[in-house]
Amino acid sequence: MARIRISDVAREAGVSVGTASNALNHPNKVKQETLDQVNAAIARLGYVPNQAARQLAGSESRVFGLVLPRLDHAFSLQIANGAQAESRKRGYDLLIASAGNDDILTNHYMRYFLGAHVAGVLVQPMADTSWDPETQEAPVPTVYLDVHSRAAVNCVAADNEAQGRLIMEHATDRGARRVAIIGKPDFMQLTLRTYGIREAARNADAEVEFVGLGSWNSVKDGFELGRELARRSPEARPDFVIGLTDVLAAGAIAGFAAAGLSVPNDLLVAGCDGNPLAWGGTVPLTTIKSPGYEIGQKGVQLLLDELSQPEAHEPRQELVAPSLIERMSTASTPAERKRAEEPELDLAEYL
Amino acid sequence: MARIRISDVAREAGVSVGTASNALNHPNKVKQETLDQVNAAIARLGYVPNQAARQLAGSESRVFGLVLPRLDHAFSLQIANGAQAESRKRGYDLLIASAGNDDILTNHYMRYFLGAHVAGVLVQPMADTSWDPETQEAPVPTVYLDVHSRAAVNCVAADNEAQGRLIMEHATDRGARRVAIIGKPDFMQLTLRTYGIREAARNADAEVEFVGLGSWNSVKDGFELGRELARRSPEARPDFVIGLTDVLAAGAIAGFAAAGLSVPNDLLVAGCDGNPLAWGGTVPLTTIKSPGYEIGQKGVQLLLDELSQPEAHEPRQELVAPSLIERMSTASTPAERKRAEEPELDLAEYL
DNA sequence: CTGAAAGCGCTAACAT
DNA sequence: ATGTTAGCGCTTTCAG
Repeated sequence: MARIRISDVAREAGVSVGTASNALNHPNKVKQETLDQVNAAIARLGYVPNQAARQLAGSESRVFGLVLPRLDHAFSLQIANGAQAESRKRGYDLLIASAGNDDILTNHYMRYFLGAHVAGVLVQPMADTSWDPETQEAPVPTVYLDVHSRAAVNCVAADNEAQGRLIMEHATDRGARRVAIIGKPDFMQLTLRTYGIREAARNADAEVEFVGLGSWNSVKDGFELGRELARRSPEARPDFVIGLTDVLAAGAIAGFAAAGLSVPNDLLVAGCDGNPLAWGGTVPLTTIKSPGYEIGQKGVQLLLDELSQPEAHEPRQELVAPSLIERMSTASTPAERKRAEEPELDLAEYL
Repeated sequence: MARIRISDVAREAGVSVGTASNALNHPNKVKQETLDQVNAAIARLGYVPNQAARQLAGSESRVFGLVLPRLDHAFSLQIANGAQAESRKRGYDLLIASAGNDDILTNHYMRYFLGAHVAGVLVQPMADTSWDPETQEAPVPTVYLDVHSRAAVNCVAADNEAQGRLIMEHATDRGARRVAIIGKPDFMQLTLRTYGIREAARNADAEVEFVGLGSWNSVKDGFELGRELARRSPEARPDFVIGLTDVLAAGAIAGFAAAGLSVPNDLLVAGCDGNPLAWGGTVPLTTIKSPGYEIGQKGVQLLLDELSQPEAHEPRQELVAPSLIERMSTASTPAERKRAEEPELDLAEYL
């Protein structure tokens, strides 16, 4: 447990601390021979630099911090993977904190990162909160992810309106006559999706109906909503159901099944947020691939931009476009069903 | 971007730095009135303590570091969630690093954490590497996760042998006569699973066969193996297939489907590592729930134990027991199939 | 190319 | 209960 300091390394290598430090941080400023000696000493002693001291002494840090609301939603994982890949590519490390779906913890970790002098911070604030970006100017570059804010902060978000639009257009393509949207748009992302759906609906001649504005958006809620819709007479029943989240859609499919209705034979169902973790049911779900990976990447890029041109530009608000994933739950003809049965070999792509 | 220091806070509050520091770290040692003044000053100035300085000055850190090989395997996420929950419960923060499936990066992040003076480090080393725990004594408590090591280090792992045993027993329960194990046991965890399978097979009167020791364990490999098995005559074909990973099993189901064989009607298939991300196929997969969450929890507990009784005890090797999850892919009778169709409302539990 | 010395911001003794 | 001060380990001037 005894700590080895750079002075130990210096002594072992027969040089001064200054030189040892240079060997570590500016190898080109040190004679090759000296460098070798220092490295040998480091290896022999098992020296690990004290990051706190190093940073306190003023070297700028090469670490980004990422605060995620939870680790059990695929979207957040995609963000993490994108941010990690991009950070590494640019020579930065990434440290991730999971806030356990807690507003206070989100803030806590953000402040921790700020205090830890990371080079920049990425935050995906919680979805169901009215997030108030700190009015205080943050001491390091900060980018908010998956946030639609008019405030003067950097943010990168999925184009939720496009998600809604795409899925509604898909419904139209599939010949939907009566579309039901299930879920409660109780936060910005979901509201935007409904806007997109409404917009696309104007260009279609299908009836659109919003149902089940329950209090939560859980699998169970989807299940209940599905069962409820299944009780209607065939004429009153929708022929296409869109879940505002994949979780709801997956629940609805189970609810229909419990009531004796089969997807996609009796009606079609789609989600719209590309959450592979919702695919636990028997029917692979058509959904919108939300561009989490790209959001993570772009977030890091914004950080890097700010780093390279401090104070040089205005806060930026970026939107990233989603794309449709057609799967079995909306296969409306035998041919489509056949195609949908082909194995999907790139599951991991969606994560 | 201007940095506010504790001395600024002290001046603003009309006290000395020492008092300001106490207000922050030992509030009980400060008069309530002074405390309020200091807090007001902090809020007014937007002060964020410099973690590096704080730590360098000797306060022990309340942060654990967790190094994961990747973020796209459910097992790792379970570990992260378990570790996060347990850490918070004990008043610690958790920082997570993802090593992008790279040995060197794993090491890099470990060293970073050690250098950053976290209170303890948890590592899940990469699966397909012969991990050599540092011979150097780590400067902080360290626990290896999902590792079966005889070395003198702390580790917590899933009981992979039990995973194999359970799934083989399940095969027997389902009346399997010819069992095929697919996948290449090219690292410890998988080897242990085959041991468990073999052991359980001795008490059964089923034939057991290992096939397709391909070079990878991808969905695609599973698919190919499934198609290959499907080509056999009905008598030579296994009636129960166990994938050494869920990913392989999911691939195999798709392969059977492509060859015209339906699971569970024509044969049964199971995985054995409880990876919900592999459940993207049309048939919910019977598998073993691997106790990732508990492993994360227990890892943190070991860390805390070491922290509370430094040097007091021997390294510990803990095994955590798994459990069976029966789903549609091994439902062998109509009644079972009916039951398996009931919706699973607690997907999140597996993550 | 190398060595000596001045802090970085904070905490914890210690002194008051 | 509050103020004063000596470092924590490192990087980085600045001389040699």
